Amino acid sequence: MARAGLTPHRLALAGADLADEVGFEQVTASALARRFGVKVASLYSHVRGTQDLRTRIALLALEELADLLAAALAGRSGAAALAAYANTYRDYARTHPGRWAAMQLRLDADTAAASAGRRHVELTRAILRGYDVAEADHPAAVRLLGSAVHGYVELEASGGFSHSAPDSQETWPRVLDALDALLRHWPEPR
Amino acid sequence: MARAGLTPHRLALAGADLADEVGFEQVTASALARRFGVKVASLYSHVRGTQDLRTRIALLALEELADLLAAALAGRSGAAALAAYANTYRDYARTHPGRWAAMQLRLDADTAAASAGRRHVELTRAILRGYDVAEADHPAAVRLLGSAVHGYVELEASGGFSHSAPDSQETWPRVLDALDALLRHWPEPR
DNA sequence: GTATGTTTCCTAAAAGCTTTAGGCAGTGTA
DNA sequence: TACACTGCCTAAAGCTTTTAGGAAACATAC
Repeated sequence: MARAGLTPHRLALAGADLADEVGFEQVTASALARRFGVKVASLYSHVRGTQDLRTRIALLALEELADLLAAALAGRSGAAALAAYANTYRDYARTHPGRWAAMQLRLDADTAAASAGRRHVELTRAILRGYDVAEADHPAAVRLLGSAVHGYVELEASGGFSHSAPDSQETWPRVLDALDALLRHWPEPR
Repeated sequence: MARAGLTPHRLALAGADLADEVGFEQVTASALARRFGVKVASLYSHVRGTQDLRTRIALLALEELADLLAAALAGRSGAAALAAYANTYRDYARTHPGRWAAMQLRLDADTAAASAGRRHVELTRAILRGYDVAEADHPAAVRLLGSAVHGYVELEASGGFSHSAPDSQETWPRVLDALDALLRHWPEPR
């Protein structure tokens, strides 16, 4: 019996692809074993279980998106950087719905700390370099920016915008404009 | 054998409570049947299955939150309305983690259209009445506002802010300030 | 090239969840 | 009281998860 060449990483990768095809909810140890032409129990040598598998997919997606964001931000600043960041984020969610859903998984504290989460924060912070926001306000600005982009993409993905005019596509540039304006005129603390 | 008095609504309600206690992922037909002291198959007279049950919990949560938001917005405008809205949103997610998780469920188009989603849009739009945002920009402003608040609460819930200083509690008021400032000085279209 | 040890995948099995089908007992109505 | 109806039941098939232990493939040392 020839070996299938399973590794935790390959399982996560195949799981991510499976998620994009059939939905993150459908990613199970069984489904993945089927895809590899392997018995379910075999996966348990590489992965602790379905939960572990899903977590690995989430971490993989976080890394992938961080890589894309880093590439998008390179050589850009100000509104261009903001747009590149936000569009990359949104495109990733649209082209990889399963991976995006995986990213919404609640990670426990240790796992989250070991994730690419910090890179995401750093990348978001990099946008602020093109604006005149006081250092002390960076945390709040980073979180607002991250929240707004993440929230828009998430609401769009879960169908929140799909049943009211105008199309989500139309409001997106205006939202980016508004965020740009907010960063250009960041308010003084009250 | 005395009847347990099951109805779709009571199942959704109990399911929501169960979700808050043990997590939305753990809400299954079996678990709910146990809670009612009833055999699993009995639920199938009232609910089409586990998926249907989860959907009903999500719809219930959307209604509940809409009610709370409506109450919070009553008699307030401007920054006070914005703060009341956002704090209600955030408090709901913190006190009802299972219901909040349920709300993140991807609803199919028809279900979403029949949900309290429209009420949420209307309530968000009500905040704009206290600001001078052009009618044409309301959709974008509503979506930005909704995205930012939703995104912040979601990232907070999924642990995105928990491993970097400062505490999420501290940046929240600054984020609200910034959103208030943005609405007060909403940018002209470029 | 053979012996040894380790890894990889296997079979087997227990346990739980989901869902359908059909039956009997409470409950309300003529 | 007879009736139908509803609500919960038992039974059963099929799937997923997970653990335990075995056998074949692979790597390494002699």
